Amino acid sequence: MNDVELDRSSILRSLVTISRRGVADARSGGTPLSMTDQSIVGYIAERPGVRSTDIAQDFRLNRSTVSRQLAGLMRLGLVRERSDSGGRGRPLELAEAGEHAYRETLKVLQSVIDEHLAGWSDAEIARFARDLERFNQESPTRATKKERS
Amino acid sequence: MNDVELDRSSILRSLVTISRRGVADARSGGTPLSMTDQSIVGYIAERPGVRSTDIAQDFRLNRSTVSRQLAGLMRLGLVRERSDSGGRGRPLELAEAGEHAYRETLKVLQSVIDEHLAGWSDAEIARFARDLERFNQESPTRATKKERS
DNA sequence: GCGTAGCGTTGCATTAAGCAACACAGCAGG
DNA sequence: CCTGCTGTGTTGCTTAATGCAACGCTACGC
Repeated sequence: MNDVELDRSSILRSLVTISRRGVADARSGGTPLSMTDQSIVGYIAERPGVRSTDIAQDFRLNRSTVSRQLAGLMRLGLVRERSDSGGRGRPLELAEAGEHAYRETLKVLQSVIDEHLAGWSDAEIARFARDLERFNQESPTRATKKERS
Repeated sequence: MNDVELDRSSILRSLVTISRRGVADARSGGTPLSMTDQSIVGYIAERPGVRSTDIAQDFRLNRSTVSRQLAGLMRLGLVRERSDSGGRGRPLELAEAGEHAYRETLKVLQSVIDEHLAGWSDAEIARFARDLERFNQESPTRATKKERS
C-alpha cells in the first residue's frame, strides 16, 4: 500500500469513527431531537416546501422511514404541511416549535463539534469545512446512475 | 453568524450527511459486514488482543452491544478468543475468515470513498486525511471528564 | 482466603430502518 | 369526460443496533 492508499483507508475509518462518536456524544449532550430528526428538520428548515419523497431520496432512506419520522415530528408540532399544495405530494414547512427545536439542537451539536476543533485556527476550520462539503457532493458517476433510473 | 460559525455548523451538517450516505452506500454495495461489524473487526485487526470492554469504551458503545455483536462474529467464525488469556477479560483476535471478510469489506468501502475523491489531488487527499485524524482525536476536555468518572 | 471491582452475558425495551402491499391523488391520452 | 397509469404517502411486519439493569464469574489486592 502506497501513501495515497493509506490515506484513503484512513479517511473511511475516520469517517466511521467520527460519525459513531458524534451521534453518541450528541445523544449524551441531551439534544431535543435525535440525529435523524435533526437531519430531517434541518432539511426542511433550509428548503421549505420539500416533500417527504424528496427527503427520502436525498438521505437515501426508504419513504416509509421518512413518513414515520415526519408523523412523529408533526405529532410533536414541529413540522406542518403547507397550505399551497399544488401538484403532487404535500409540501412541508417548520412550525415555530420546529424552528426553535432545530436551533436548540444545533447549539448542542455545535458545542460537541467545537470540542474537537479546539486548537484549530479559523483558516484550518474553513479549509476543513470546504473539504467536507466538496467530499459530500454527489459524485458524477453515482449521480448519473441515479438520474437514469 | 460570522464566517467561522458558518463553517462550524456546516462541518457538523456535512459529517451527519456523509455518515448517513456512507452507511447506505456501503450497504447497497453489498458488504459482507455491516458498518458496526466492520468497525469492530477492523479494531481487532489493528489491535489484536483487545478485549470486548476496550472496544466498547473506544466506540462509546454499551458493553452489551459489543458483546452481542462479537457473539455474532464468533458464531460466523470471523473472530476468536486468544489462547493466552492472562489477566482480566478475554483477548480477541481475528480468525482467517475474519481477515478475509475485513479486506473484502474494506474494498467496497474504499470504492465508495473513492467515488467521492474523484478529482482530488494526492496532496488534497493527504491533507484531508490528516484533518480527519486530527479532528478525531479525543479532545482534552472530554477525555478528562471521562477519565475522572 | 475473602471481598471488591472489573468483565462479559442476558432479558427487556426502544429506535431506526427496509420491504411489500395498499390507498389515494394527479396527470395524460383517448 | 372517463380511464388508466404513475407518483406519493401510509401501514403491517420484520430486523438490526442500541441502551439499561441485573446477574454470574474471575482475577486482584489485602
